[in-house]
Amino acid sequence: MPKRVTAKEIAQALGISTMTVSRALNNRPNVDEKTRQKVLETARKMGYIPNLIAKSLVLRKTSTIGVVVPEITHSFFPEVVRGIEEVSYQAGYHIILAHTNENAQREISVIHTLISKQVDGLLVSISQSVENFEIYQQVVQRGLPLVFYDRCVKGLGVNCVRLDDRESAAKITRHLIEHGYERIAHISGPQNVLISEMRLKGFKDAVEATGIELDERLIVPGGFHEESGYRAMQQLLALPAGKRPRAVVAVNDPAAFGAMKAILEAGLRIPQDVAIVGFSDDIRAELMVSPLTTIRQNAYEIGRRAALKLIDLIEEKSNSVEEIVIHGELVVRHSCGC
Amino acid sequence: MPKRVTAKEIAQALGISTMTVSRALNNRPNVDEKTRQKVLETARKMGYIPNLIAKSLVLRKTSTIGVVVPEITHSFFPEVVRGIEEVSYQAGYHIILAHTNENAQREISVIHTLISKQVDGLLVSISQSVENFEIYQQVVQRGLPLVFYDRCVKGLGVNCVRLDDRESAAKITRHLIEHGYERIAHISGPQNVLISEMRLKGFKDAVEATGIELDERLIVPGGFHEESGYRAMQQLLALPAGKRPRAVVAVNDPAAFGAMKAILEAGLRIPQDVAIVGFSDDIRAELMVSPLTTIRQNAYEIGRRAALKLIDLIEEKSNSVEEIVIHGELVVRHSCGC
DNA sequence: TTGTACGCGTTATCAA
DNA sequence: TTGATAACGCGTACAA
Repeated sequence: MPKRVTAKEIAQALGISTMTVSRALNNRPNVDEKTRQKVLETARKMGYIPNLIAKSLVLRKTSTIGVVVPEITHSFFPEVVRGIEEVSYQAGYHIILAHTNENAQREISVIHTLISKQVDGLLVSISQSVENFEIYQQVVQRGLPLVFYDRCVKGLGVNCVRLDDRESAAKITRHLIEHGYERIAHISGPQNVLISEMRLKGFKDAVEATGIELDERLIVPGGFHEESGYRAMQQLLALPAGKRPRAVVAVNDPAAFGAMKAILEAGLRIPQDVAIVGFSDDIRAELMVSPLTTIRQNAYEIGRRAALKLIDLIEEKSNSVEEIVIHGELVVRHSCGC
Repeated sequence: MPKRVTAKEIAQALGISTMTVSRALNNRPNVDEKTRQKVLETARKMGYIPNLIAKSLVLRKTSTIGVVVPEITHSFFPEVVRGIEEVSYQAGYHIILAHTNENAQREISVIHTLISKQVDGLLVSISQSVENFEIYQQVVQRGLPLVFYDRCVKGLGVNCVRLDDRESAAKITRHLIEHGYERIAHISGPQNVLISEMRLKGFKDAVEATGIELDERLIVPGGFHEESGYRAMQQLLALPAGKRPRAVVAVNDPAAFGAMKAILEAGLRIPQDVAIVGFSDDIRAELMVSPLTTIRQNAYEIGRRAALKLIDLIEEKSNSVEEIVIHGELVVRHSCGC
């Protein structure tokens, strides 16, 4: 049980009132300069560290932001957190990090805890399994500032910072089209996940814009992982010779890795026989035998923008509801043959 | 400014005292079951969420752990944080994450803040640039529980959970020796960083144990990154034919990647001409043309153990000063030719 | 079983 | 410029 030095003790040591000590410590104007110096010096000597808990209680402000992260193992969210941290630190806010492990129940639990801890605002990326958004309605009703990042919930009138999945998918697909590829396939992600849906839509946008009829057989349900990409590609390669795709847009990089494996195992070359592109610029993308063309997502920027918006809400510099979109960057490497 | 429902308001609504409400809410025995039910129900109806700030102030306990992380971009620390999170959550503690960005001054600043926020304990991995440990002496003097993880400070009598760099380096070197390699080189890391030093020592331990004279020319200063590994390997390959190494122990995986590039560019084969091993099991290690043999470090376990120890200290279930060592695991792949 | 008084450490407010 | 008092929301200690 650590012993703490309080402002009161400093006051007693100097024979002055607690308020004067408080004022001196907080650089308030209405304190005699000599008194201030004495206070600061003895505070230092006594090893005084202010109790922000007590301060928060009276000010009704903790200068703390609750950050809810569904998953922390891969590189995306840590990078987002770095962006959040950077902005928050500059603005004098601290972060309480809560990890939900993609668990809907735990998500509710941690949000309750964060509210209990009186955070000034909430930055949330929802778990994949969440289907009940009541908790967020409650948060909104309470007037607690809230910004979703990356994984947003529509229709709640809540701020949101996200990637332009649809536009980026269209962009990378167009890139293939512009380089002359005609039969282009898409290995899609889980059907019920928003980003899969958006990337699929973007793919369709680009293909349909060419006026060419979309061949539904070239859209294969895959998943976010290597195995599913591998299987999906096998399925595509099993099509009759003339119907096979000349290029493939994978829903993300791991799926593309799996697909590449299937292509190579079939004795085909990348990109000479089948060109392929991914999505998300996985750290391994550059190291593949045929370095992968992909979309780079600026996770750091998502964190930065989300934190900036939240702090604006907290400090009432803004009360508009925005949807901030961070654009993906096309990274052209060898695998697309462009 | 969110409006909050307080225990007092519940009391007024029911015409009872705040204490009865408090008792009911905290499942204390001495409250009538009917009263308890009424309280719980109206609390729910009114959307009551307890104010942990006020609770912390009176209990002098926040159930919060401060976690100081020097760097959050790469996979190691997020994985540690996951381990910390898991244990803390189970034990009813929350985490405040503070990122120092390898900056000594910021490290002092965030520790002050965490103390101000009255965390019950501190989990710290020091920044590379830190040379003054006064702040940690202060923490110890205050009686605030502290555990270092991964990057420890010796001589302060502080608990520490770390990897067995020296032993692991010796282990992987011995593995090469046992498979018949004789001229084994080491690409070392920055001279002033503890883990570089430990790995170099481990390398020497293993080589010297064979009774063979250590050839100092086979120890080349490199660094933690690809470029430095590349340059160091070029230097090794420039040795007169008979003096060239037959196998190489790199200080970490990225350095090994650079070295591999240099080996292949020289027209040599891995492992037939030069065998190579790394350290840390980078996510890319498995994907190399010649998959890299390396040491896998269990970052999650470091986090888990550090949090367990800290919580024991906080709850006074332990007051011993320990040095907990997490052993690295040898991952044998193709690059060592074993 | 329930209620009252007080304190946790700090700041706002108003008076001196 | 300084100080006394009250308050933030809750729990402990004791009384009823």
